[in-house]
Amino acid sequence: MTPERLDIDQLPGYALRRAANAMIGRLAERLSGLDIRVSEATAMILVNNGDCLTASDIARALDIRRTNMVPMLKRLEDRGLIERRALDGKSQALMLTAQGEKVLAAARQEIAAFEAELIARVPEPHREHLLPALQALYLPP
Amino acid sequence: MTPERLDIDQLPGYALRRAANAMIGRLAERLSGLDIRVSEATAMILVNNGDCLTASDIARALDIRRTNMVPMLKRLEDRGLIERRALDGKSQALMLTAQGEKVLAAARQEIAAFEAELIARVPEPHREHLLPALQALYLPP
DNA sequence: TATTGTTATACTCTATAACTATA
DNA sequence: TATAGTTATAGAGTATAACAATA
Repeated sequence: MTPERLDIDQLPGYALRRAANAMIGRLAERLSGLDIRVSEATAMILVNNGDCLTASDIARALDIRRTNMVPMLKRLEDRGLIERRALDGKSQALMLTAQGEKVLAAARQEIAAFEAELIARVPEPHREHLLPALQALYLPP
Repeated sequence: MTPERLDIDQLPGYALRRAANAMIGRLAERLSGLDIRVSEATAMILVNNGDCLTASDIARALDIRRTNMVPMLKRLEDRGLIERRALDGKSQALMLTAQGEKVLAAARQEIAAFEAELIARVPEPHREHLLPALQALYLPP
């Protein structure tokens, strides 16, 4: 039971948590002017990208439980940013409304600025390695 | 308002969020057997490292509000993992109890295994760049 | 029998506001 | 007057369990 000193700032896992908290907080600030959350912006991007995507599809793509989509999509729908169209008696396709596309366009600007700021913070020699390293941590091998 | 397709998996910010969620979830699983949370393990490491650290010191080191330390330290104290010693009428030094050191030793094993697993997931050419890249995202420049 | 959508609930981490007591 | 500890509360992003309806 030696009182080993563990320097947490040298642990990639700790740095990952701190970096994510710090950066996502900054993105949240940027999006707060549009009154949308980071998770909502992400979902809107996917809805905009895909054709006939359902709530379950989005949940699978984001690797979160589909139960969490319910309040999130309800809020987006209540605000007139998304619409649903029945695909059959069970599934509903999600689509952005005109207003939703407008908000997403603005969100995209903020996201672009955010991503630029993020990359700018990373010193040159490490820059190109960040994305593939992070992808390896969450994408299936 | 071109319906530009934004591939979120190519955004470092998105990858950062996904990677952190995925990996921290795995660490939480590892620590759940010890019935301690990730944030608690982090705090215990700092308490163990430093001498006469107060709750406010820990909060500053982790860059979180000191209000959040209250329920967390209370839980650790109730479980007999930490003790407090008055430094003056205002500040309290935090220390691990013998039981706390035992739990921390076990937590350290899990953390070491977790960090090894994390690094192992990152392909060789990117590996050494991950930590410095992440540090640049949360440490002051 | 697997999947979709849903309700209700809870957990983790972090934040804000406001207060007391001490340095 | 700045700091330490505290209380109470809220927000964001998850999770689990259980259910009805449909494919």
